[in-house]
Amino acid sequence: MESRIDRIKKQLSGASYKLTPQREATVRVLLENEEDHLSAEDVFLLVREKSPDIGLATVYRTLELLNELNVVDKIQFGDGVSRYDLRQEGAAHFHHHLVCIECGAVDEIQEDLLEDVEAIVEKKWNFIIKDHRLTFHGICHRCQDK
Amino acid sequence: MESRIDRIKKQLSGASYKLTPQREATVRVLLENEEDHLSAEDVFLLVREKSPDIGLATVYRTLELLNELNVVDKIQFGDGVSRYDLRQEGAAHFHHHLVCIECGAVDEIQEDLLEDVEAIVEKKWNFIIKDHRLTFHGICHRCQDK
DNA sequence: ATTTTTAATGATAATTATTATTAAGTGAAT
DNA sequence: ATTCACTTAATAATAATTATCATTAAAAAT
Ligand SMILES: [Mn+2]
Ligand SMILES: [Mn+2]
Ligand SMILES: [Zn+2]
Ligand SMILES: [Zn+2]
Repeated sequence: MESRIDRIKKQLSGASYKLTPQREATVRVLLENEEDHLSAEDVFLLVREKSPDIGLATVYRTLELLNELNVVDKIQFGDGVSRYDLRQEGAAHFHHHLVCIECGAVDEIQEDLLEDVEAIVEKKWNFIIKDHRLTFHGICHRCQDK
Repeated sequence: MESRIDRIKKQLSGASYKLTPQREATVRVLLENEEDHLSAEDVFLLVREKSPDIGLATVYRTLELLNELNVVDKIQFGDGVSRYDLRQEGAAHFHHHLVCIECGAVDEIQEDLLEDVEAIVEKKWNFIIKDHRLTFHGICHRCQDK
């Protein structure tokens, strides 16, 4: 955890940004809720528990900054808010998601699975792929059991 | 074109909705701009050229309705607005997109390409896939030539 | 044909997410 | 100590979407 923060600090300073207390608090919330898909408002409320004086706009700015540095990925599942997802360290591409249309749960797929598809797309459409977003909509294993 | 509208009309009446003049005007705009990815505002401005009295809320309601009936798919590319995309007739799944990070162009991939990936996901994650969203971000062929 | 009911619309207000502005604070470098 | 770039909190502004509601059009019942 601490080492993870250290590495993010290095990423920031490498781009000549500082890990301010507010930014650190935001990163900690993201790390402590890595399995979730928090909106800016969610992050704000959680950060505020430990750092009551932080402003919402600061959280937005921090998330924006972390997104630029590829520390977090920003994603929209279609419910009107952007959500922020820590990228696995060293991952070249964003991971995939399973969105349940019954219960709304969002599960993750860390495997890439797209190598073959991307090879075809790069060749046939002459498109240089830098990243991707893949979401499956359907029925999660929990809702199938019901 | 007319037959396409007829079939959409049948889909509407099958769900006991009517193809009102406003709805028809909206559908026509979508058909005439099938290759684009229009926002609600875009659609509104185009519909208004022919039907000057239509209200913005009606366009939103119509797009929402068409989305429910799977006539259009709603997608967010991350620029803050929802865009509406006609689904190919008979297509089981939404098609894919290539978003250029240089020029912003959005190209389409109508081939599915995901059969194998989906078979793995359904089995390994025990998830019943109903639909998907796949977007590649990268450099389009036009920007590579520059 | 007339009345009654229902569905759909347009105008506009309200809400919500996000971004921009401003004035003040901070801390390293001179 | 002073300067300077960066960062912050508070607040205002903007933009997309949704909700409300009076009005109209269409359908159903009489
Ligand atoms: Mn995730
Ligand atoms: Mn498309
Ligand atoms: Zn579920
Ligand atoms: Zn391009």
